[in-house]
Amino acid sequence: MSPATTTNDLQRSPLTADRVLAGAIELADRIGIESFTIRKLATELDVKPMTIYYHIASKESIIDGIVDVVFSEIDLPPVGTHWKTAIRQRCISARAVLARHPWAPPLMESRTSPGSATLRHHDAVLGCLRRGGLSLALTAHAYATIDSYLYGFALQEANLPFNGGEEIGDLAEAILELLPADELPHLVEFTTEHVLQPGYTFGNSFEFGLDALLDGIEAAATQSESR
Amino acid sequence: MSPATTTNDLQRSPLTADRVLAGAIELADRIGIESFTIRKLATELDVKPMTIYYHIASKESIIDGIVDVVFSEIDLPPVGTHWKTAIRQRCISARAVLARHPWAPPLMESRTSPGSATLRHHDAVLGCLRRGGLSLALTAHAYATIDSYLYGFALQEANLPFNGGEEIGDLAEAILELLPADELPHLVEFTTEHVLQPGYTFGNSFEFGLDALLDGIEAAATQSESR
DNA sequence: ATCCCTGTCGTACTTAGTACGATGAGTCTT
DNA sequence: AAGACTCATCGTACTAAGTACGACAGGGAT
Repeated sequence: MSPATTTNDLQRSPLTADRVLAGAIELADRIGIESFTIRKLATELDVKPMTIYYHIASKESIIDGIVDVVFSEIDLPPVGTHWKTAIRQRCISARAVLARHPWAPPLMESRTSPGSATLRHHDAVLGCLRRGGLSLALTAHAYATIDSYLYGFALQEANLPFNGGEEIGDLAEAILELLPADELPHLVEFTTEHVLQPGYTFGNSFEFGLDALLDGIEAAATQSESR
Repeated sequence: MSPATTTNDLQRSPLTADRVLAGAIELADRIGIESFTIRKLATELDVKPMTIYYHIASKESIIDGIVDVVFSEIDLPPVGTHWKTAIRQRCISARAVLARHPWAPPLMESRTSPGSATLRHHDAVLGCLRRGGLSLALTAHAYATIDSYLYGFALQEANLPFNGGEEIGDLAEAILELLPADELPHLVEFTTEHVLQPGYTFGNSFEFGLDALLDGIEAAATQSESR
Protein backbone atom coordinates (compact mmCIF):
# COMPACT_ATOMS: atom_id res chain seq x y z
CA MET A 1 0.00 0.00 0.00
CA SER A 2 1.36 3.31 -0.97
CA PRO A 3 1.93 5.58 2.04
CA ALA A 4 0.33 8.60 0.41
CA THR A 5 -3.10 7.21 -0.38
CA THR A 6 -3.88 4.88 2.50
CA THR A 7 -3.51 6.76 5.75
CA ASN A 8 -6.07 6.20 8.46
CA ASP A 9 -6.18 9.84 9.45
CA LEU A 10 -7.46 11.23 6.22
CA GLN A 11 -9.59 13.75 8.09
CA ARG A 12 -6.32 15.13 9.42
CA SER A 13 -6.50 18.06 7.06
CA PRO A 14 -4.09 20.60 8.48
CA LEU A 15 -5.61 22.85 11.09
CA THR A 16 -6.24 26.41 9.98
CA ALA A 17 -6.97 29.63 11.80
CA ASP A 18 -10.50 29.50 10.45
CA ARG A 19 -11.08 26.04 11.83
CA VAL A 20 -9.75 27.17 15.18
CA LEU A 21 -12.26 30.03 15.22
CA ALA A 22 -15.14 27.82 14.10
CA GLY A 23 -14.35 25.31 16.81
CA ALA A 24 -14.00 28.07 19.37
CA ILE A 25 -17.45 29.46 18.56
CA GLU A 26 -19.02 26.04 18.77
CA LEU A 27 -17.37 25.39 22.08
CA ALA A 28 -18.27 28.79 23.50
CA ASP A 29 -21.88 28.34 22.40
CA ARG A 30 -21.95 25.03 24.19
CA ILE A 31 -20.13 25.68 27.45
CA GLY A 32 -20.00 29.46 27.76
CA ILE A 33 -17.07 31.80 27.48
CA GLU A 34 -16.02 31.53 31.13
CA SER A 35 -15.32 27.83 30.94
CA PHE A 36 -13.81 28.13 27.49
CA THR A 37 -10.18 27.07 27.66
CA ILE A 38 -7.48 26.43 25.11
CA ARG A 39 -7.13 22.93 26.44
CA LYS A 40 -10.78 22.12 25.89
CA LEU A 41 -10.65 23.69 22.46
CA ALA A 42 -7.69 21.49 21.63
CA THR A 43 -9.63 18.40 22.65
CA GLU A 44 -12.56 19.58 20.56
CA LEU A 45 -10.29 20.01 17.57
CA ASP A 46 -8.64 16.66 18.23
CA VAL A 47 -5.27 18.26 18.64
CA LYS A 48 -2.84 19.03 21.43
CA PRO A 49 -3.02 22.49 23.07
CA MET A 50 0.18 23.85 21.66
CA THR A 51 -0.83 23.06 18.13
CA ILE A 52 -3.37 25.84 18.36
CA TYR A 53 -0.64 28.33 19.03
CA TYR A 54 0.88 27.64 15.69
CA HIS A 55 -2.17 29.17 14.08
CA ILE A 56 -3.13 31.91 16.47
CA ALA A 57 -1.10 34.18 18.70
CA SER A 58 -3.00 33.97 21.96
CA LYS A 59 -6.32 33.27 23.56
CA GLU A 60 -7.11 36.97 23.34
CA SER A 61 -6.71 36.90 19.58
CA ILE A 62 -9.14 33.99 19.43
CA ILE A 63 -11.65 36.20 21.21
CA ASP A 64 -10.97 38.98 18.74
CA GLY A 65 -11.49 36.53 15.93
CA ILE A 66 -14.76 34.99 17.06
CA VAL A 67 -16.23 38.40 17.82
CA ASP A 68 -15.49 39.37 14.27
CA VAL A 69 -17.18 36.21 13.05
CA VAL A 70 -20.25 37.11 15.07
CA PHE A 71 -20.34 40.54 13.43
CA SER A 72 -20.13 38.86 10.05
CA GLU A 73 -23.24 36.84 10.84
CA ILE A 74 -25.39 39.93 11.33
CA ASP A 75 -27.32 41.06 8.28
CA LEU A 76 -26.27 44.47 7.04
CA PRO A 77 -29.06 47.03 6.72
CA PRO A 78 -30.39 46.63 3.18
CA VAL A 79 -29.57 49.45 0.80
CA GLY A 80 -32.42 51.20 -0.96
CA THR A 81 -34.82 50.90 1.94
CA HIS A 82 -35.96 53.64 4.28
CA TRP A 83 -33.36 53.92 7.02
CA LYS A 84 -35.83 53.12 9.76
CA THR A 85 -36.92 49.88 8.14
CA ALA A 86 -33.39 48.95 7.22
CA ILE A 87 -32.04 49.54 10.72
CA ARG A 88 -34.96 47.68 12.19
CA GLN A 89 -34.15 44.63 10.10
CA ARG A 90 -30.52 44.81 11.03
CA CYS A 91 -31.39 45.01 14.73
CA ILE A 92 -33.69 42.03 14.57
CA SER A 93 -31.01 40.05 12.80
CA ALA A 94 -28.46 41.14 15.37
CA ARG A 95 -30.64 40.04 18.23
CA ALA A 96 -31.07 36.61 16.67
CA VAL A 97 -27.34 36.27 16.20
CA LEU A 98 -26.57 37.40 19.73
CA ALA A 99 -29.12 34.94 21.06
CA ARG A 100 -27.22 32.18 19.28
CA HIS A 101 -24.00 33.38 20.88
CA PRO A 102 -24.91 34.47 24.40
CA TRP A 103 -21.29 35.02 25.31
CA ALA A 104 -20.85 37.69 22.68
CA PRO A 105 -22.63 40.84 23.93
CA PRO A 106 -20.16 41.78 26.66
CA LEU A 107 -17.29 41.29 24.25
CA MET A 108 -18.52 43.00 21.12
CA GLU A 109 -18.00 46.52 22.33
CA SER A 110 -14.88 45.91 24.31
CA ARG A 111 -12.44 44.85 21.62
CA THR A 112 -9.70 47.34 20.92
CA SER A 113 -8.67 45.67 17.68
CA PRO A 114 -11.78 45.32 15.55
CA GLY A 115 -11.75 42.85 12.69
CA SER A 116 -12.65 43.59 9.12
CA ALA A 117 -16.21 42.28 9.37
CA THR A 118 -16.72 44.55 12.36
CA LEU A 119 -15.49 47.56 10.46
CA ARG A 120 -17.57 46.70 7.43
CA HIS A 121 -20.63 46.34 9.62
CA HIS A 122 -20.17 49.72 11.23
CA ASP A 123 -19.58 51.30 7.88
CA ALA A 124 -22.82 49.86 6.52
CA VAL A 125 -24.89 51.09 9.46
CA LEU A 126 -23.37 54.55 9.33
CA GLY A 127 -23.96 54.67 5.60
CA CYS A 128 -27.59 53.69 6.05
CA LEU A 129 -28.22 56.51 8.49
CA ARG A 130 -26.35 59.08 6.44
CA ARG A 131 -28.17 58.14 3.26
CA GLY A 132 -31.39 58.49 5.26
CA GLY A 133 -30.57 62.14 5.60
CA LEU A 134 -29.41 62.24 9.22
CA SER A 135 -26.70 64.72 10.03
CA LEU A 136 -23.35 63.47 11.26
CA ALA A 137 -24.20 64.51 14.81
CA LEU A 138 -27.58 62.84 14.71
CA THR A 139 -26.07 59.75 13.14
CA ALA A 140 -23.65 59.52 16.03
CA HIS A 141 -26.40 59.86 18.58
CA ALA A 142 -28.65 57.43 16.80
CA TYR A 143 -25.98 54.81 16.37
CA ALA A 144 -24.81 55.03 19.95
CA THR A 145 -28.37 54.82 21.18
CA ILE A 146 -29.47 51.96 18.99
CA ASP A 147 -26.46 49.84 19.74
CA SER A 148 -26.70 50.55 23.42
CA TYR A 149 -30.20 49.20 23.36
CA LEU A 150 -29.21 46.25 21.23
CA TYR A 151 -26.28 45.13 23.32
CA GLY A 152 -28.03 45.85 26.57
CA PHE A 153 -31.03 43.83 25.57
CA ALA A 154 -28.93 40.96 24.31
CA LEU A 155 -26.85 41.11 27.45
CA GLN A 156 -29.90 40.81 29.63
CA GLU A 157 -31.55 38.18 27.50
CA ALA A 158 -28.40 36.10 27.40
CA ASN A 159 -27.95 36.23 31.12
CA LEU A 160 -31.41 35.53 32.33
CA PRO A 161 -31.15 32.76 34.87
CA PHE A 162 -33.68 30.78 32.90
CA ASN A 163 -33.78 29.83 29.29
CA GLY A 164 -37.08 28.62 27.98
CA GLY A 165 -40.07 29.09 30.16
CA GLU A 166 -39.92 26.24 32.62
CA GLU A 167 -37.09 26.94 34.97
CA ILE A 168 -38.30 30.47 35.40
CA GLY A 169 -41.03 29.31 37.71
CA ASP A 170 -38.74 27.41 40.01
CA LEU A 171 -36.30 30.26 40.16
CA ALA A 172 -38.87 32.94 40.72
CA GLU A 173 -40.51 30.91 43.44
CA ALA A 174 -37.16 30.23 45.08
CA ILE A 175 -36.39 33.95 45.12
CA LEU A 176 -39.88 34.76 46.30
CA GLU A 177 -39.40 32.58 49.33
CA LEU A 178 -36.15 34.26 50.17
CA LEU A 179 -37.27 37.82 49.95
CA PRO A 180 -39.40 39.63 52.50
CA ALA A 181 -42.63 39.99 50.62
CA ASP A 182 -43.85 42.95 52.62
CA GLU A 183 -40.73 44.97 51.92
CA LEU A 184 -40.72 44.37 48.20
CA PRO A 185 -44.37 44.50 47.24
CA HIS A 186 -43.90 45.59 43.64
CA LEU A 187 -41.31 42.95 42.94
CA VAL A 188 -43.62 40.32 44.35
CA GLU A 189 -46.54 41.60 42.34
CA PHE A 190 -44.47 41.78 39.22
CA THR A 191 -43.17 38.27 39.62
CA THR A 192 -46.38 36.52 40.54
CA GLU A 193 -48.81 38.43 38.39
CA HIS A 194 -46.70 38.88 35.31
CA VAL A 195 -43.48 36.92 35.06
CA LEU A 196 -45.03 33.70 36.27
CA GLN A 197 -48.02 34.03 33.97
CA PRO A 198 -48.06 31.66 31.01
CA GLY A 199 -46.71 33.17 27.84
CA TYR A 200 -44.34 35.59 29.45
CA THR A 201 -40.98 35.95 27.79
CA PHE A 202 -38.43 38.63 28.33
CA GLY A 203 -37.80 38.69 24.61
CA ASN A 204 -41.33 39.96 24.02
CA SER A 205 -40.11 43.39 24.95
CA PHE A 206 -37.52 43.63 22.24
CA GLU A 207 -39.58 45.04 19.43
CA PHE A 208 -41.51 47.27 21.77
CA GLY A 209 -38.34 49.00 22.85
CA LEU A 210 -36.81 49.00 19.42
CA ASP A 211 -39.81 50.75 17.92
CA ALA A 212 -40.05 53.23 20.76
CA LEU A 213 -36.42 54.09 20.16
CA LEU A 214 -36.66 54.35 16.40
CA ASP A 215 -39.76 56.52 16.68
CA GLY A 216 -37.95 58.80 19.08
CA ILE A 217 -34.97 59.08 16.78
CA GLU A 218 -37.13 59.75 13.76
CA ALA A 219 -38.91 62.48 15.66
CA ALA A 220 -35.60 64.09 16.52
CA ALA A 221 -34.50 63.77 12.90
CA THR A 222 -37.54 65.44 11.34
CA GLN A 223 -37.42 68.10 14.01
CA SER A 224 -33.80 68.99 13.29
CA GLU A 225 -34.51 68.93 9.56
CA SER A 226 -37.21 71.55 9.79
CA ARG A 227 -35.18 73.80 12.02
CA MET B 1 5.17 47.90 77.66
CA SER B 2 1.90 46.10 77.93
CA PRO B 3 1.23 43.89 74.97
CA ALA B 4 -2.35 45.03 74.58
CA THR B 5 -1.87 48.76 74.22
CA THR B 6 1.37 49.10 72.32
CA THR B 7 1.18 47.02 69.21
CA ASN B 8 2.53 48.43 66.00
CA ASP B 9 -0.33 47.02 63.98
CA LEU B 10 -3.11 48.94 65.60
CA GLN B 11 -4.87 49.24 62.27
CA ARG B 12 -5.08 45.46 62.38
CA SER B 13 -8.76 45.59 63.18
CA PRO B 14 -10.08 42.20 62.24
CA LEU B 15 -10.98 41.87 58.62
CA THR B 16 -14.68 41.81 57.84
CA ALA B 17 -16.72 40.81 54.83
CA ASP B 18 -17.53 44.48 54.29
CA ARG B 19 -13.90 45.47 54.24
CA VAL B 20 -13.21 42.70 51.77
CA LEU B 21 -15.92 44.06 49.47
CA ALA B 22 -14.77 47.65 49.83
CA GLY B 23 -11.22 46.64 49.01
CA ALA B 24 -12.41 44.57 46.10
CA ILE B 25 -14.30 47.48 44.57
CA GLU B 26 -11.34 49.78 44.96
CA LEU B 27 -9.05 47.26 43.37
CA ALA B 28 -11.44 46.50 40.53
CA ASP B 29 -11.87 50.22 39.85
CA ARG B 30 -8.12 50.56 39.67
CA ILE B 31 -7.00 47.52 37.70
CA GLY B 32 -10.16 46.19 36.07
CA ILE B 33 -12.08 43.05 36.77
CA GLU B 34 -10.02 40.81 34.48
CA SER B 35 -6.82 41.36 36.39
CA PHE B 36 -8.58 41.28 39.71
CA THR B 37 -7.26 38.32 41.71
CA ILE B 38 -7.68 37.12 45.25
CA ARG B 39 -3.95 37.32 45.70
CA LYS B 40 -3.81 40.97 44.70
CA LEU B 41 -6.79 41.72 46.89
CA ALA B 42 -5.00 40.09 49.79
CA THR B 43 -1.97 42.30 49.23
CA GLU B 44 -4.26 45.33 49.05
CA LEU B 45 -5.86 44.36 52.35
CA ASP B 46 -2.45 43.65 53.87
CA VAL B 47 -3.37 40.08 54.55
CA LYS B 48 -2.52 36.66 53.18
CA PRO B 49 -4.80 35.17 50.49
CA MET B 50 -6.36 32.47 52.62
CA THR B 51 -7.43 34.97 55.23
CA ILE B 52 -9.98 36.28 52.78
CA TYR B 53 -11.61 32.90 52.59
CA TYR B 54 -12.45 33.04 56.24
CA HIS B 55 -14.81 35.91 55.49
CA ILE B 56 -16.18 35.03 52.08
CA ALA B 57 -16.95 31.75 50.42
CA SER B 58 -15.40 32.23 47.02
CA LYS B 59 -14.31 34.72 44.43
CA GLU B 60 -17.73 34.40 42.83
CA SER B 61 -19.41 35.52 46.01
CA ILE B 62 -17.14 38.55 46.08
CA ILE B 63 -18.44 39.42 42.64
CA ASP B 64 -22.00 38.96 43.86
CA GLY B 65 -21.22 41.22 46.77
CA ILE B 66 -19.63 44.08 44.91
CA VAL B 67 -22.37 44.08 42.30
CA ASP B 68 -24.86 44.51 45.10
CA VAL B 69 -22.81 47.39 46.47
CA VAL B 70 -22.90 49.03 43.05
CA PHE B 71 -26.68 48.73 42.99
CA SER B 72 -26.81 50.34 46.41
CA GLU B 73 -24.93 53.36 45.05
CA ILE B 74 -27.58 54.14 42.46
CA ASP B 75 -30.19 56.68 43.53
CA LEU B 76 -33.67 55.23 43.70
CA PRO B 77 -36.30 57.02 41.63
CA PRO B 78 -37.77 59.67 43.95
CA VAL B 79 -41.30 59.02 45.15
CA GLY B 80 -43.90 61.68 44.50
CA THR B 81 -42.47 62.75 41.18
CA HIS B 82 -43.85 62.04 37.74
CA TRP B 83 -42.56 58.63 36.70
CA LYS B 84 -40.77 59.98 33.67
CA THR B 85 -38.81 62.52 35.67
CA ALA B 86 -38.12 60.05 38.44
CA ILE B 87 -36.86 57.36 36.09
CA ARG B 88 -34.78 59.90 34.25
CA GLN B 89 -33.04 60.89 37.46
CA ARG B 90 -32.45 57.29 38.38
CA CYS B 91 -30.93 56.58 34.97
CA ILE B 92 -28.60 59.53 35.14
CA SER B 93 -27.47 58.45 38.58
CA ALA B 94 -26.98 54.90 37.34
CA ARG B 95 -24.85 56.05 34.46
CA ALA B 96 -22.63 58.03 36.80
CA VAL B 97 -22.24 55.05 39.09
CA LEU B 98 -21.47 52.69 36.23
CA ALA B 99 -18.91 55.13 34.92
CA ARG B 100 -17.17 54.97 38.28
CA HIS B 101 -17.19 51.18 38.10
CA PRO B 102 -16.55 50.33 34.47
CA TRP B 103 -16.28 46.62 35.23
CA ALA B 104 -19.84 46.47 36.51
CA PRO B 105 -22.15 46.61 33.48
CA PRO B 106 -21.47 43.14 32.14
CA LEU B 107 -21.94 41.69 35.60
CA MET B 108 -25.03 43.46 36.85
CA GLU B 109 -27.49 41.51 34.77
CA SER B 110 -25.75 38.19 34.93
CA ARG B 111 -25.91 37.40 38.64
CA THR B 112 -28.17 34.55 39.55
CA SER B 113 -28.16 35.37 43.24
CA PRO B 114 -29.12 39.04 43.57
CA GLY B 115 -28.32 40.83 46.80
CA SER B 116 -30.74 42.78 48.91
CA ALA B 117 -29.80 46.18 47.50
CA THR B 118 -30.40 44.80 44.03
CA LEU B 119 -33.85 43.57 44.96
CA ARG B 120 -34.73 46.82 46.68
CA HIS B 121 -33.61 48.75 43.62
CA HIS B 122 -35.76 46.73 41.27
CA ASP B 123 -38.70 47.04 43.60
CA ALA B 124 -38.35 50.81 43.67
CA VAL B 125 -38.22 51.13 39.90
CA LEU B 126 -41.18 48.82 39.39
CA GLY B 127 -43.09 50.76 42.02
CA CYS B 128 -42.34 54.04 40.30
CA LEU B 129 -43.69 52.82 37.00
CA ARG B 130 -46.76 51.21 38.53
CA ARG B 131 -47.60 54.32 40.53
CA GLY B 132 -47.22 56.24 37.30
CA GLY B 133 -50.19 54.33 36.00
CA LEU B 134 -48.46 51.90 33.66
CA SER B 135 -50.01 48.47 33.35
CA LEU B 136 -48.04 45.45 34.44
CA ALA B 137 -47.33 44.51 30.85
CA LEU B 138 -46.22 47.99 29.95
CA THR B 139 -44.12 48.19 33.09
CA ALA B 140 -42.34 45.04 32.06
CA HIS B 141 -41.67 46.37 28.58
CA ALA B 142 -40.58 49.73 29.87
CA TYR B 143 -38.25 48.34 32.48
CA ALA B 144 -36.65 45.86 30.11
CA THR B 145 -36.19 48.58 27.53
CA ILE B 146 -34.84 51.23 29.83
CA ASP B 147 -32.35 48.93 31.49
CA SER B 148 -31.24 47.52 28.19
CA TYR B 149 -30.38 51.00 27.09
CA LEU B 150 -28.73 51.82 30.38
CA TYR B 151 -26.51 48.77 30.55
CA GLY B 152 -25.75 48.85 26.88
CA PHE B 153 -24.69 52.45 27.02
CA ALA B 154 -22.61 51.95 30.12
CA LEU B 155 -21.07 48.88 28.57
CA GLN B 156 -20.03 50.80 25.50
CA GLU B 157 -18.88 53.83 27.42
CA ALA B 158 -16.86 51.73 29.81
CA ASN B 159 -15.15 49.86 27.04
CA LEU B 160 -14.25 52.65 24.70
CA PRO B 161 -10.60 52.25 23.88
CA PHE B 162 -10.01 55.79 25.01
CA ASN B 163 -10.91 57.54 28.19
CA GLY B 164 -10.77 61.27 28.13
CA GLY B 165 -10.39 62.94 24.81
CA GLU B 166 -6.73 62.71 24.03
CA GLU B 167 -5.99 59.11 23.23
CA ILE B 168 -8.96 58.98 20.97
CA GLY B 169 -7.09 60.83 18.28
CA ASP B 170 -4.12 58.50 18.31
CA LEU B 171 -6.34 55.48 18.23
CA ALA B 172 -8.64 56.72 15.53
CA GLU B 173 -5.70 57.69 13.40
CA ALA B 174 -4.06 54.35 13.96
CA ILE B 175 -7.20 52.57 12.86
CA LEU B 176 -7.65 54.92 9.95
CA GLU B 177 -4.25 53.97 8.64
CA LEU B 178 -5.05 50.31 8.87
CA LEU B 179 -8.37 50.34 7.13
CA PRO B 180 -8.91 50.67 3.39
CA ALA B 181 -10.40 54.12 3.21
CA ASP B 182 -12.11 53.55 -0.10
CA GLU B 183 -13.94 50.49 1.13
CA LEU B 184 -15.21 52.10 4.31
CA PRO B 185 -16.10 55.63 3.28
CA HIS B 186 -18.73 56.26 5.93
CA LEU B 187 -16.54 55.05 8.73
CA VAL B 188 -13.76 57.29 7.53
CA GLU B 189 -16.09 60.26 7.22
CA PHE B 190 -17.57 59.59 10.62
CA THR B 191 -14.18 59.32 12.26
CA THR B 192 -12.49 62.28 10.69
CA GLU B 193 -15.40 64.70 10.49
CA HIS B 194 -17.09 63.89 13.76
CA VAL B 195 -15.20 61.74 16.25
CA LEU B 196 -11.95 63.58 15.79
CA GLN B 197 -13.60 66.99 16.06
CA PRO B 198 -12.93 68.85 19.29
CA GLY B 199 -15.65 68.45 21.86
CA TYR B 200 -16.80 65.04 20.77
CA THR B 201 -17.61 62.62 23.56
CA PHE B 202 -19.48 59.39 23.32
CA GLY B 203 -21.26 60.27 26.51
CA ASN B 204 -22.95 63.20 24.81
CA SER B 205 -25.41 60.77 23.33
CA PHE B 206 -26.69 59.46 26.63
CA GLU B 207 -29.42 61.94 27.33
CA PHE B 208 -30.44 62.07 23.70
CA GLY B 209 -31.15 58.36 23.69
CA LEU B 210 -32.66 58.35 27.14
CA ASP B 211 -35.16 61.04 26.24
CA ALA B 212 -36.00 59.41 22.92
CA LEU B 213 -36.73 56.23 24.78
CA LEU B 214 -38.76 57.80 27.56
CA ASP B 215 -40.79 59.75 25.02
CA GLY B 216 -41.50 56.58 23.12
CA ILE B 217 -42.58 54.77 26.25
CA GLU B 218 -44.78 57.63 27.35
CA ALA B 219 -46.45 57.66 23.97
CA ALA B 220 -47.15 53.95 24.25
CA ALA B 221 -48.50 54.48 27.74
CA THR B 222 -50.96 57.24 26.89
CA GLN B 223 -52.02 55.31 23.83
CA SER B 224 -52.83 52.16 25.78
CA GLU B 225 -54.63 54.23 28.41
CA SER B 226 -57.07 55.74 25.92
CA ARG B 227 -57.76 52.42 24.33
C1' DA C 1 -4.99 25.29 84.17
C1' DT C 2 -7.78 23.45 80.44
C1' DC C 3 -10.61 23.93 76.58
C1' DC C 4 -12.45 26.12 72.86
C1' DC C 5 -13.41 29.71 69.58
C1' DT C 6 -11.88 33.12 66.29
C1' DG C 7 -9.15 34.87 62.94
C1' DT C 8 -4.86 34.27 60.38
C1' DC C 9 -1.84 31.87 57.69
C1' DG C 10 1.56 27.97 55.44
C1' DT C 11 1.49 24.35 52.37
C1' DA C 12 0.08 22.18 48.53
C1' DC C 13 -3.05 20.62 44.83
C1' DT C 14 -5.42 21.78 40.54
C1' DT C 15 -6.45 24.21 36.35
C1' DA C 16 -5.04 27.15 32.72
C1' DG C 17 -2.05 30.03 29.42
C1' DT C 18 1.82 29.60 26.92
C1' DA C 19 7.40 29.82 26.11
C1' DC C 20 10.81 26.84 24.20
C1' DG C 21 12.56 23.62 21.59
C1' DA C 22 12.28 18.76 19.46
C1' DT C 23 10.43 16.01 15.82
C1' DG C 24 8.60 13.86 11.68
C1' DA C 25 6.73 14.59 7.02
C1' DG C 26 6.93 16.56 2.94
C1' DT C 27 9.37 19.82 -0.66
C1' DC C 28 12.98 22.01 -2.98
C1' DT C 29 17.55 22.46 -4.66
C1' DT C 30 21.75 20.86 -6.59
C1' DA D 1 19.54 10.71 -4.59
C1' DA D 2 21.10 13.56 -0.60
C1' DG D 3 21.03 17.18 2.14
C1' DA D 4 18.55 21.53 3.53
C1' DC D 5 14.62 23.85 4.58
C1' DT D 6 9.73 24.57 5.82
C1' DC D 7 5.38 23.29 7.90
C1' DA D 8 2.60 21.52 11.34
C1' DT D 9 2.38 19.06 15.50
C1' DC D 10 3.49 18.12 19.99
C1' DG D 11 6.19 17.13 24.86
C1' DT D 12 7.88 19.41 28.64
C1' DA D 13 7.77 22.72 31.86
C1' DC D 14 7.12 27.34 33.93
C1' DT D 15 3.92 30.69 35.85
C1' DA D 16 -0.31 32.57 37.68
C1' DA D 17 -4.42 31.87 40.14
C1' DG D 18 -8.36 29.65 43.04
C1' DT D 19 -8.82 27.32 47.01
C1' DA D 20 -8.92 22.71 50.22
C1' DC D 21 -6.88 21.32 54.47
C1' DG D 22 -5.21 21.78 58.58
C1' DA D 23 -1.86 24.23 61.92
C1' DC D 24 -1.57 27.79 65.23
C1' DA D 25 -1.75 31.94 68.25
C1' DG D 26 -4.23 34.53 71.41
C1' DG D 27 -7.99 35.46 74.30
C1' DG D 28 -12.00 34.27 76.90
C1' DA D 29 -14.96 30.91 79.68
C1' DT D 30 -15.34 27.11 82.87
